Amino acid sequence: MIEAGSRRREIDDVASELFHANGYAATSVRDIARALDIQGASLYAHVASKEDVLFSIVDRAAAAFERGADAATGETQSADPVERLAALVEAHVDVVTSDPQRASVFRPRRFRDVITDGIAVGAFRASDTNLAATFILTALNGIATWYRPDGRLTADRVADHYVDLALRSLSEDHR
Amino acid sequence: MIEAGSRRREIDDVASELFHANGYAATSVRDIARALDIQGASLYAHVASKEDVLFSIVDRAAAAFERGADAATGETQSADPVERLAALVEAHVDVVTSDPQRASVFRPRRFRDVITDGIAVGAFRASDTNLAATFILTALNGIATWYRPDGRLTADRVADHYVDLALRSLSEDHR
DNA sequence: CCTACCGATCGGTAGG
DNA sequence: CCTACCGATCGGTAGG
Repeated sequence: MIEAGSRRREIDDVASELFHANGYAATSVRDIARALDIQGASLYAHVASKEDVLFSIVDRAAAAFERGADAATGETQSADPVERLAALVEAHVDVVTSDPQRASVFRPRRFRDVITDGIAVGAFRASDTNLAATFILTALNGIATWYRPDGRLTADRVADHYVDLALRSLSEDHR
Repeated sequence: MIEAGSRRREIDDVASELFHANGYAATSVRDIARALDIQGASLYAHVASKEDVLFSIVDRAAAAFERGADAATGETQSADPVERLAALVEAHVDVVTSDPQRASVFRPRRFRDVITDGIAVGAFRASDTNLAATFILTALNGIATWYRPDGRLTADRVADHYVDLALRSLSEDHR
């Protein structure tokens, strides 16, 4: 067997792009097939259903995010909250820009934990930890709505700026 | 004539809710009609097309936002950028929480202008004005995805916290 | 606002 | 992976 399952990956990749660009409902099975230069019905040789494709994509995105967050927090395990939050933001931007899926794939707990830790050691200030985490996360997830790989900013540049903005939104003072 | 055009408003209201909840493509003309207890085809006595309904909704949301922003900037016309941005954030939270439409209805220019002014007078700092405006705006638009009128936070409280977070994300220093 | 209907397209199956 | 097809549903029209 040569590259077992690689066709299935291609289907997921293509479908992910189309779902993101046009939405799940507005993307037909035939749209996906056309992008792969096969007939619509031929897709069913590889997938059970259209929903099956969506689940597979979401699973993959969630796993990628978890890996990114694990790596980010692992790399800077005992570092201060400032660096940990920066790592989390970078990981999130990376996932969102490289696999621009539904923004609903976010894990608020990690952000909340870092912010809580940062407040405890006096590195951050926030009058509502949950809201602060949500503020930052929705801004990050919003990247998926406007980011274009061929745009004026690279994902790395976006990450740099967003790390800065996020950190300052939690800074001690704004005067 | 009694309440001329009120049926059309009902259609817009119902469609707005359905589009927001399920997306435009996933909402059928018959879904809209069912919510009004009429036949699908009967909708066409009031509207020209499904797209026509969408345009009408977006127009209305945009107008509401413009009014909110105008009122906000008008109230504090000659004030410093800090207060103007605060007013803009408050207006945006108000619109987003009271008319939770598509988040795509945003006017980045106003935010960009205020940030530019703030930088000019030394009230704000941002290494990329456009990105800073986007960061704040996407966080604001994200409110529509989680805000519930019966939730733990009132729209006013959300506005207060978001004003604070936004201002600090543009603050002079984060150390 | 209704009934009755149109052509097009949908997700999916049969059989090869 | 193909051709050929299915029932269901889509947005929209005709005529009242």
